[in-house]
Amino acid sequence: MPGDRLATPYRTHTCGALRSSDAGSTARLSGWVHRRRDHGQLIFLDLRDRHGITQVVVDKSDDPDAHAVASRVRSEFVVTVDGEVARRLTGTENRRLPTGEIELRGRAVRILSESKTPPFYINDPDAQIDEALRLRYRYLDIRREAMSERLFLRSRLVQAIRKVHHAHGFVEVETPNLIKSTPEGARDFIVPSRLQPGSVYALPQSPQQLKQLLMVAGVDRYFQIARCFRDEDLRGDRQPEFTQLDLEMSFVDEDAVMAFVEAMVIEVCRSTTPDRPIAETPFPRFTYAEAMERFGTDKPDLRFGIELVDLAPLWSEAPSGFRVFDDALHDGGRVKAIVAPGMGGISRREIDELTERAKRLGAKGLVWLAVEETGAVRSSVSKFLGEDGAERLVAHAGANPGDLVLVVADETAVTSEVLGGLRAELGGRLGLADPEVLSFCWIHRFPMYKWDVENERWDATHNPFSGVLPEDEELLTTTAGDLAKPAPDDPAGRARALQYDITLNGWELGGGSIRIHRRDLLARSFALQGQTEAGMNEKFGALLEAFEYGPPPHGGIAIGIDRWAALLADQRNIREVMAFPKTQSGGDLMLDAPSAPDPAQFAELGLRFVGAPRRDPATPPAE
RNA sequence: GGACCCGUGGUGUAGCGGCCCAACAUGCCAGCCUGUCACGCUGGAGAUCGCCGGUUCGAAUCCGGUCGGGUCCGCCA
Repeated sequence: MPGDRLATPYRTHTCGALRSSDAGSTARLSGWVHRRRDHGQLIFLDLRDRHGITQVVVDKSDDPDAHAVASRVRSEFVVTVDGEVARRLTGTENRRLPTGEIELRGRAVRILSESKTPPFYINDPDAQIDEALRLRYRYLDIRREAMSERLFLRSRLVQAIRKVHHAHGFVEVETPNLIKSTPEGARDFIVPSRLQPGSVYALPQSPQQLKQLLMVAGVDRYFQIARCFRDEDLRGDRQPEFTQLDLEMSFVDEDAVMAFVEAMVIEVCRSTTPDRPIAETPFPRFTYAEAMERFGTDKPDLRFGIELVDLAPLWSEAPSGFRVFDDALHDGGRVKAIVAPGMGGISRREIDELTERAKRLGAKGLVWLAVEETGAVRSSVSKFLGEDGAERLVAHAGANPGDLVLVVADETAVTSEVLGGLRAELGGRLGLADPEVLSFCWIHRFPMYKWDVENERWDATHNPFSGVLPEDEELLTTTAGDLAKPAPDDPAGRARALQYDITLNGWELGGGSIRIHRRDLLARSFALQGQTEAGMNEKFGALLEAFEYGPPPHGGIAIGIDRWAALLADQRNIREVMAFPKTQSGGDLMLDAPSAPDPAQFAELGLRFVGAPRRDPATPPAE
């Protein structure tokens, strides 16, 4: 591009550009002083910018003035150095630097800006720094190579996403951030309107309705890198504002969306992190029911085996003799097991830890059977099952000598969730998952609804506009025959949605669905969820009205960019791939947000706090 | 809303009732040093142990509260 000049009055090259082939030429570099090594008559400066590090050497006998300036320079000063690119003396090359064969012999050093001593080390890649400190001085944190590399990776990710979508006929459309509150489950952030006092905008939890309106508008294929806002409690993988790859396609069925997304995801991963192998293509697909049955979760990490084994067949003829098992089966629950390879030598303390973990996941207890190297079974329940019973159980579970079998007996859902949680825990603890591999899978055919015990009604498990499997359409009804009288055993509870989630290494990466575009089905689905006609119009008026003007069949997906980037960067925390994330209490430690409002702003909006006033603004950030 | 963990010179840690007006490493400052690249050597400065209160003859250390950070549960179509 003609206007893109790297060479400016400040530099002829970046700090990562010079090589031995440049030896003999002159160059001007600008950057931060990464490190200074003062040898008296001779001073070395490692000059750093985001492209790399180049060693500058300033020799007093070459230029006393330059040497005097170099003596004054400190870490993180910004300097410009003019000099001659010289091949380093034989034996003093630095193989760890791409620029390590040369150095810049400094003839003129100018200080562009000085720096206080930074609050933590910029130049130590292994430094363990308190995260609160990193967040308060994020601009320094991002100077660190590990952090900036993650941001560059994220930039490449987003660039690859855009490239693939544009190549496949998608139109990138921006949707507004000041919209109407749309009840999608999470709490809204609201923004008071000055022009219409007493009214508020809501920040979008996702562009869901807007992208469906774009389908009605005939855009056909839409995508957006969209900022989304949800006012819920934070987690390592959840921030109040986050970024989604949001896309929607017209005239598609489930397979068409999944096929495109899968191809797109593979291409984007290969281009962003070419060295990371993708486990299995096409991505394995599981129905929700199968995933819960085999892995105890709807986001299984498939980088390792360990599946849930149903133990019920062992006792089809006669009861097990252990009350906990027999009662669970008698009450319609399940008794299932997982095998932890090589954990047969587990200690009492570790068993207690696992039991504690199981209880936190909802189990009443945890049964364990350790298989000794000799094949003998050591267990807490041998006395109930008998030696023979215990050995049959262990054999049925597929355990080998040296393994540990963990058994949970409870209601179906609890059994799955507990063993699913333990499976994930063991995978991490035993290091079963290859950290390099990217292992995707699809989960689809989720239940349309889950029973809302509190409100005695059916609740959409995902998007309220998600479609239903054609063969399950007739299930969208109640036993009473009246949609206004839902009950927990209604046929609707068995209806499966045209809903699909994509999972990467045990994280839910994204989810989407084929939408309901038929008014009659939509009305039935909403009625089951306890929505009146008037209520529907209040909440979804624009979309419902649009659906009266020829909506095309359509569907799409939303994929979490923060999570995707975190997984590609091998991070367990999305804050590590966000430039300026918030703390668990929703604060920005650098900007000191949120903060007390300006009274004048409040007056203009006709607002005042009626609860306890916020404390005075916190102590100012950096001195 | 709940459970748990953490808070000690700039940074990371040690100390966990008196031996501590607090130790170590690194950083910082000064001096010396012409081939280093985590340069080296010598010397120096730097902390009322997050904050408030209590127990005790005595608290960095024990207790309560509070603030800040984190992990998890609830919550998050």
